[in-house]
Amino acid sequence: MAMAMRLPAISRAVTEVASASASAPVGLRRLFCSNASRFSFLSPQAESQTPARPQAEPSTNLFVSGLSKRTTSEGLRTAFAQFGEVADAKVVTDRVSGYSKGFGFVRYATLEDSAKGIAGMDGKFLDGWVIFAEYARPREQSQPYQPQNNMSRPPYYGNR
DNA sequence: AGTGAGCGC
Repeated sequence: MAMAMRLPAISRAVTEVASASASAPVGLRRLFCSNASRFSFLSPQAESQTPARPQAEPSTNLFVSGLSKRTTSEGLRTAFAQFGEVADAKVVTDRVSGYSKGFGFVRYATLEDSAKGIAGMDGKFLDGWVIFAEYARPREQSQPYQPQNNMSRPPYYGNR
């Protein structure tokens, strides 16, 4: 039958999409795996073949990307405040130009609020751009000087 | 930059 011939093709296509999304860059994976557009019709095989994407564990702090360059910290706070108490909102900007880097961070007062913030804002439009809200990875604390463990040998500047 | 994936000083 025609359907009997088509079903495997469809299943294969879906599997290919799933594997492609698994190996694609993070930004591209979001097209398939973001909370706003997660595919729910994948077979259990396809689901199990899709490796767990690097996702930070729940936090009050959110990483928000896909922002319009015109979105400001105040606009970020206002948008996310609809879903909980925002303790801090910051659009990361270039230090010299002051230009937005297109992403930022939103810290909620509680874990419950941050979860509602993701549910409410991930995949939604803000200033004309589809934004992505996810739990922020714990920030790498800047250590003033981190010896590379090469201190046992004096530096070699050439000239023997 | 007319930048468009990313994890801040």
